[in-house]
Amino acid sequence: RSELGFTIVDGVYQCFCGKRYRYRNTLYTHQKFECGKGAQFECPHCSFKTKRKGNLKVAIVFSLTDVFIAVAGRVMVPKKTLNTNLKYECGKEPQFHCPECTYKCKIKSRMKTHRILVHNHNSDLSDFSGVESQYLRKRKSYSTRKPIFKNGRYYCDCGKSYKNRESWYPHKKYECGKEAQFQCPECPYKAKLKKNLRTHAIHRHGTLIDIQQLKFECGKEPQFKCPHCPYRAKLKQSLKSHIGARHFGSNAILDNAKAWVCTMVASKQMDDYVARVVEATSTRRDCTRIGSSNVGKNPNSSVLTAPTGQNRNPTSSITLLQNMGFALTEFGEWGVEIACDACGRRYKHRRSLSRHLMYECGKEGQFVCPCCPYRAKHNDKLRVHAANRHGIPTDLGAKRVENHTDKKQASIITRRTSVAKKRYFLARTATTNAREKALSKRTWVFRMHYMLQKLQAQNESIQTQEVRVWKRGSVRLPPLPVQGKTKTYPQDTHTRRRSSYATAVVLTSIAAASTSIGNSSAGSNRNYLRPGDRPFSCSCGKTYKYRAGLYKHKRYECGKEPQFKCPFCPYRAKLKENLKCHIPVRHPESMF
DNA sequence: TAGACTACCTAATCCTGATC
DNA sequence: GATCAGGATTAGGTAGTCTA
Repeated sequence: RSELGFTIVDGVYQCFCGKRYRYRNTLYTHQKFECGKGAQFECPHCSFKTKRKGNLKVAIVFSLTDVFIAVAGRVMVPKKTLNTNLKYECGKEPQFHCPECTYKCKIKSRMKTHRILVHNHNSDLSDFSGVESQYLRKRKSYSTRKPIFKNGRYYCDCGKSYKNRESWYPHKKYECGKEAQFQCPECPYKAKLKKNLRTHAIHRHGTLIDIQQLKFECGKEPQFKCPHCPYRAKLKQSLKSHIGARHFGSNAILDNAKAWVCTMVASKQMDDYVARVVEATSTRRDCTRIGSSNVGKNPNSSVLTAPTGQNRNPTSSITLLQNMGFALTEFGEWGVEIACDACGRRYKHRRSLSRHLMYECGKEGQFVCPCCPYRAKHNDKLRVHAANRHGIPTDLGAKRVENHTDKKQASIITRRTSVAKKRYFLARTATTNAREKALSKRTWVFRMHYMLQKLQAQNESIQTQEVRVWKRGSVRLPPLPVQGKTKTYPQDTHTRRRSSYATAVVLTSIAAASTSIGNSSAGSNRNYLRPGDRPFSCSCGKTYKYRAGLYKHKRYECGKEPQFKCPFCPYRAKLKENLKCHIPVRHPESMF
């Protein structure tokens, strides 16, 4: 057994390290490259290592060069270019600092692209190198407080961007520059986000972690306990808000606090309460607040008085009450959920129902876009729409329709909007061109096509007949120009071999070119001139670290409709695993 | 044995509702 | 209105499976 290095248990090959494999050759791979060994495949230009040869980054990124010279099936790269790339990029810290954010990069042209894409900057690129300036430090202090809103996205000062402001908060709070802090109680795994820890616990351990417990793991338990339910608050103000929202129908009075007290609903008895509500359906409730700041405010107005004039039919007060969602909770209290009597939507807070009645229920969107027919029910949605679709500053979009009845105001808005639109379209044109240029310049496919064009333009010295890269099943492959010998490859062989073979043709050519250059990095048996961050690129512009990612993208995602249909609802997923995730969540009954 | 294919796990993002 | 929290979903990375 010691000679073999494995055992066979129940027809499964088991390594002495404990790993089990169904196939002998998988065990062979494990023992040769993985078992007890570190990552053997190392990038020649950076610290990246991997245990799988196929996972090693294969990249050809020549950021500064525009010149490829192809001779006799080999790719020649100007020595100066290669040296420049190695000088500034390989193993070096980024030398170029963006003055408007904390983004750093190694290549000046990348900084230019960054400033065009992120900051809409197309000039004054002279002063962003060198050490961090006073201006940059000042800018940093600003950007740590709020996200930078550009081009319809919220940018963190670390360079990450989010479509919604809400997505920026957890990033800033838990992720940006911080270590993972949510420790799995059953294994060493740590997550930066609580939700990811919960997902991990479900998948790995089959347990459900109470996220609410995690909320208080900073060591402080909520001190203020609600007298009517198990709710606890950290701040007294929060408890007051809670009681006002959840238990407004009860005699909820905080000792020495300025709480809401409804003079008509002082009893907890159901019959009494219903009777009083019946009386109150036709008249505004008489509520007062014990306190100083908001005297006269009616805490129940959104529940009982807001529906008036909205084509509601409060004929049956009890029905109305029930439709509003009033019911005894397990704690014997009223008002846990409040329902809209028109559409039935239920809310836990009066504030939500109030918003619903004011802006949503049975109404068209009151917030109209000044540039297109779009109407939103919430001003923030219009703000996002205006920013995303028209590049209009956020304050221009958030105008309610009635505001436009004022012609003078409307003309001002229109004039400002047209200026903003002009600026936006100019910026977008510049940005789109820059983005396309930047994308096409950095993609591996583009480089290969460019190289092959050069190859075809110099027919007299090209031995290869026809090479197309990365298009499986549509190529006729040339002989592989291995150094010293020529490996012939049968034509019309299985298509799975073709892409890899075409890749091998190019890589071997480039390796030969690297050797011929005589650079310090060359001379060894290397297939890689330079590492690319994400070497596998799709023609749509997406890039991937691993070939498997590109494969999955091309087969299931790129330009294709979702193929995996849920048998229980109209949902369709592009990836099978996403459908597998959808079914237990949305159709748990189907699991039994 | 290399490489294509795929399952699993995890990270990240969008969206909505609740809370501050 | 701003901020927070969580559900649903999408997609990337790693490694197991399988085939030529």
